[in-house]
Amino acid sequence: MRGFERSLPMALMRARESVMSHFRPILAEHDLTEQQWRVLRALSANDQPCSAGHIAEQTYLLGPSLSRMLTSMEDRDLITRTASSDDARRSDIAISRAGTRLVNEIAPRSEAVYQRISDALSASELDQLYDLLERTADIGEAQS
Amino acid sequence: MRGFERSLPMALMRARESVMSHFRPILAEHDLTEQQWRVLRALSANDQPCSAGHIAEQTYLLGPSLSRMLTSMEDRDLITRTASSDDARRSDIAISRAGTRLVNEIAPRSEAVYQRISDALSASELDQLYDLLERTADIGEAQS
DNA sequence: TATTGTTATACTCTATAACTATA
DNA sequence: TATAGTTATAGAGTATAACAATA
Repeated sequence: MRGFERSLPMALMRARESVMSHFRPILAEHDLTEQQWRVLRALSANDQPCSAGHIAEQTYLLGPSLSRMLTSMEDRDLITRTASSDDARRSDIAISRAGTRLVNEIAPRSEAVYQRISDALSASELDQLYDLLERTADIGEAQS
Repeated sequence: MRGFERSLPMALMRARESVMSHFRPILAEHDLTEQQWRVLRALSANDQPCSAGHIAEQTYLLGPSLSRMLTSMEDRDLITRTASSDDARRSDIAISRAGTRLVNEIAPRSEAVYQRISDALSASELDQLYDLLERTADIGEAQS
């Protein structure tokens, strides 16, 4: 079998761990888990409020996990949930003003981490990395 | 702030999730968690028995998590633990014959997943991906 | 009858601290 | 006194199934 260094999931994990190890302390300062941050980022990227299902897809969280997280994030006033007008099963979820403030507070520290990455990888290499990662993510999308 | 598509941790996660989504069912068939598989892979890559600390480093698992996992994997006869001769605090951990058999059973299915990746990425692109991932993993290694 | 989201439940892993044995 | 590993404990996320409300 391929060596451990030639395991793509491990290589992806190592890279992610390395980046996140610089970022996790920042999140911890603000009492955010990685997963909560993913939700906040997803919501702040969307200009439109969206459904729980949509967030689950974007963030790779399961429905039940997300459901509990949304409750606690609503309690912390980081997000808002309002009944959807056209489908009463859904609720429109959006980032709150406080949530946006938190994202803006963290953003510059995040950029500092990206600065470190930019020291190691040129702009075109970073582009290339994103491209290769996207194409890896698309494997098996056509079939099944 | 950068869009969600331009988040490197998310791009890494998407790629990893995509690969693992093809692989997780195979592990589930053999009652292995992702983390247990990481330990098995690490041990099967090492020809020498090694310490728990070394495995923890290689697999990105915390000591306490690994400790419990090793106990259950020893109960399942997937690994062996023998007292180290030169340092009584350590134990030498190695993959068992049954563990090796399990790895060999899973290996061809793993290769099938790599075949899919090879359909999407050329050999040189895959090399390039590994290189970029490794350089990303090395950020901040020099300082601190 | 299918879908959206929540609740229930069991299990695994994370994370930190405290502890034991050894160096 | 420091290190390797285990145990203790609390908490968060994963995963599946069951359920409610709505479509």
